[in-house]
Amino acid sequence: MPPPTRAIEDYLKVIHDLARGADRVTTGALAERLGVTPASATGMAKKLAEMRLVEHVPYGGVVLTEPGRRIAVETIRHHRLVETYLHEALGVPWDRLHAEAERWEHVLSEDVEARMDAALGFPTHDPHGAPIPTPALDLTEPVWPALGALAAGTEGAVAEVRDEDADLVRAAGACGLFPGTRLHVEAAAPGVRVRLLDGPQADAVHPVAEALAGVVTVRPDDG
Amino acid sequence: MPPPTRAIEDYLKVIHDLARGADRVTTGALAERLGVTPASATGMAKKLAEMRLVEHVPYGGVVLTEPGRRIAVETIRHHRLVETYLHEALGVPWDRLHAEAERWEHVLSEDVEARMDAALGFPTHDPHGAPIPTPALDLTEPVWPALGALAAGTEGAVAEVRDEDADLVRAAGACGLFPGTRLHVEAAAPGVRVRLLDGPQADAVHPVAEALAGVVTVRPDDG
DNA sequence: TTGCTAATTTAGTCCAGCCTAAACTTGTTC
DNA sequence: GAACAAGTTTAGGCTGGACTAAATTAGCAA
Repeated sequence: MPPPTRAIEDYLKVIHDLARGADRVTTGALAERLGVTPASATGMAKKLAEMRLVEHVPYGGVVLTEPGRRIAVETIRHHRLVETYLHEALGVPWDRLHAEAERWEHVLSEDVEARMDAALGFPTHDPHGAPIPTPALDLTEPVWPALGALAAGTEGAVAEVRDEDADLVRAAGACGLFPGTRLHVEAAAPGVRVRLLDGPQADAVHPVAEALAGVVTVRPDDG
Repeated sequence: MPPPTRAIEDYLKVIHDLARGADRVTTGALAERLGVTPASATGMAKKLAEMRLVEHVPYGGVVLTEPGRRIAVETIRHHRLVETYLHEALGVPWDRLHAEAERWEHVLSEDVEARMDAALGFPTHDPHGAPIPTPALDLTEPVWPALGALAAGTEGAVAEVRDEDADLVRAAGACGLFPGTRLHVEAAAPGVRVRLLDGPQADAVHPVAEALAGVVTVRPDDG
């Protein structure tokens, strides 16, 4: 097996990510997420299938095999460790982490990965609240509801702020919505409003734009 | 102008490096250093010339233009800063720095570059003794004689240990030959022997293999 | 069932970078 | 000055990964 290329790592990572919830990942979704034409995604899907990294049923989407999953999770581990490192050790601001990590994830050796991990004290979550896979490539990503899907009156804590869109990440920060921030849903979608229950903006009430409410997930209090 | 590719950055960096001393860099030397066939190097030389990053006279070698020099020096700055950072902040051993930095140099943003620089206290030299270009891309690389070219009886301090060959870097470390180490040349080439004048191995006498004596440069004492 | 639309795949190109093999300098030696 | 070896360049091809345009298929409505 030749070492996976950058493009292959990117495809596998995105397939893993889009598979959260859904079990079939369409080539169209892949193409959109990667900023590539559907034809290109189909071409890569065929190649990945030949390499036994995915199973591809024509017109039926794509599923990771175990070898494919391992490469995907390894790449995700790199991405999230690098984000954490850049944030903690170098103070790179929240909204730029993703773009940096997108490039770094492909050049991280096992050795440096381990050193960053140790320097950070073996963190379990990245600065956006996403779980960091273990060195053995175990990864369970709980599926929490998006803020936009919660009923008025719900209380809970921010679980994750999805990091792909830098503008939304910055907006979340401006509203005080960080992983762990406790909040109360004052008004449900459309026209979400939340009251923060802790953090420097405790008791502030913020309207939350629809796009933002879609990338913030919340772990509701037991009830 | 499209952003320079990895290959272009590598070629320009190596051209800059091989130009130390010589003024013309042959495509053959380029090819050898990059592990590529002469035909490939010629092809890239033509492309770089079209982009006005080098001047190329057929059968006469290649010279950097000012835009080409800036890209080369920027890449060298990345390389040497990353080496320094990996060594100081993450404890990556001396002989692995080069290989890591070869990949990292191409993904470092200006922002992270500046943060690393500040975190290190704006170092002027990397762990191998090579000068780090300034943010304004000033770089003067003094040309010191190789250890193998010194007469018996010479005293001086190690200026630089060239980092391309990991085995030689490790060998230099085993002999206590680090940048700044003061030494006395007991016997000249062939069959170099040096006595260390400071460091943990002070007064030790080491034979120095010819290959090693070629990658260690020395700043002789004034006299 | 028959059509229609939207999604997907095929077919054919292109570009970057590398390769091998063959042709061409250049500089040196007789 | 002619011939040769070493170094360099051209010619032509291959692979990875993208693209456009033209088929194809799935899923749904009439």
